[in-house]
Amino acid sequence: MGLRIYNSLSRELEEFTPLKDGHVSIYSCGPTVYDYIHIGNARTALVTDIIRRYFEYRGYNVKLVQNITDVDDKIIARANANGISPSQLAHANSQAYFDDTQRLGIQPADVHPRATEHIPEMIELIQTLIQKDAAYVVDGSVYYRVNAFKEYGKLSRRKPEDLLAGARVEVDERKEDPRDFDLWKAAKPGEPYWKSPWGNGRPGWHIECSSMAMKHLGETIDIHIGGEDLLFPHHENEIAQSELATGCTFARYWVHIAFLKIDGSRMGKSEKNFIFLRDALDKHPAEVIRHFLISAHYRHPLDYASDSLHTSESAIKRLTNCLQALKKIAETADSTQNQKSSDEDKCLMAAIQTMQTRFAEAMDTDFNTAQAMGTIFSLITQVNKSLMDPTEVSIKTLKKAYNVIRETSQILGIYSMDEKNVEDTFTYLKPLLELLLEIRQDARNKKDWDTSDRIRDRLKQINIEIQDSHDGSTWKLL
RNA sequence: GGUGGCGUAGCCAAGUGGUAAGGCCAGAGUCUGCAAAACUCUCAUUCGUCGGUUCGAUUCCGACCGCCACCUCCA
Repeated sequence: MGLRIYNSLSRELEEFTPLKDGHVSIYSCGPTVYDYIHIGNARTALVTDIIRRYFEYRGYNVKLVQNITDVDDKIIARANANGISPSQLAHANSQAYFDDTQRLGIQPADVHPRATEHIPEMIELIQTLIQKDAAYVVDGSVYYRVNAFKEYGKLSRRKPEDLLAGARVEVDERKEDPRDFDLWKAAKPGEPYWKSPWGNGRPGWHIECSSMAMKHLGETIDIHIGGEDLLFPHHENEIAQSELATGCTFARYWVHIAFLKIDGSRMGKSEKNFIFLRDALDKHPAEVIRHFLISAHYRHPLDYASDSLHTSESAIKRLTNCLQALKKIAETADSTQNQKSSDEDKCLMAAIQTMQTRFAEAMDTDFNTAQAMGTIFSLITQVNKSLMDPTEVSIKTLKKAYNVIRETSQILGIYSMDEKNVEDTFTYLKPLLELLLEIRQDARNKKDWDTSDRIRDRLKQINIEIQDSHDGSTWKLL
């Protein structure tokens, strides 16, 4: 059974077959950089990251493109409020975006195109649409003529009459049809603008994704990812623009990520109920936040509660403890020695194999991270049981368990001990050593030299040196 | 008004036409001089309500109740 993806276009789970054998092209709708991202935004970025990692794990050559929207109404408004230029604001926040996402363990995309660096491509695409009679100019603005695209609504399954019945469609007299949308917006005084055949102005929101996706990935891309709120109108409009211009399918699989909720409702910037990712990262390790964000399937809403991250923290601790125990054995023991063929050993080996199969099945079924994590934790229980009496299992089997758990955890990004830097280790070590020194001081006070020396000697073996002086003991790493 | 989704133990959350993964919490235990930590075990005859289809439904169908989202910028 191959990899299956739920395609929002067909509303069905579909077998994934790439356009080009062994390659996957992915376009992900990135942030509008008028502020820091919150953990709800991070969910989409994280799911994208895991989808990419899993494709790579399965041997695909992945090209991921994620745009940065660096000019729009909100950026202009925020920049004005802060007394800086829109480009300064966009620059600072896009840098913050990279900082925050990398702290969460998200690898940068292969290309991060910016809207303001693709104005010529957008103008060209708009001109094509005008030539095809799919767009019209009014007072320096250009609108897309929705009626020109027969399949309009195929993604969101909205009928024209449904849209018009909705009370929230604002009627712009200049539009031929209320559903028509901006391709190019004529500049208002004081706004940033670019020169165009229709006068000074700036691009509409949807056109940037069409232009940049096609420029960097070609006229047809494999997978287009975004938050579920983008399905309409953003993605519907992208399809309309792109497919009418090229005559090709724009994206073959549409992946939409459900919202992160907080206290039962959507976490959103306009709702002002968000938590910045960077604030969460200041309080919790990246693996903990990742664990929480992928503890539900990406198409289901996930509710953030005050102790959600504490729950994840405990779970991650369980994972880490098991891996550390295994690592110790894997690194110190000689696997050629202990050759067991006990029932215990066979049982553990079977559990490892079962887990590998189930993990792959879970991820192959529309990237079911919640189920995939379940398989990891099931194996952990098995391993811990074996570890209670390690003489009954072979080192080889334990090493296998270590490698399998580590590898799968790293696909999900919930284990990164290998990447921890010295400073992190130092932070863990410090209180531990202080405690040791305290105990040792007690022993010394009782003239328990046996204990005192043992502590000093053993620490020396792991390259930690204790030095005694009149006013207490100190330690240092050698 | 239109469209889509959800309702599974104290909490979070997978999943399936054949009788419920996993995590957290809690209880019991192992270990320990005592704690802590760690580990082990236990923890839903039941999947919003009521009907229907079926040998059998939590899973399919219908109705109802409750919640959420999109239709306006939002991941």
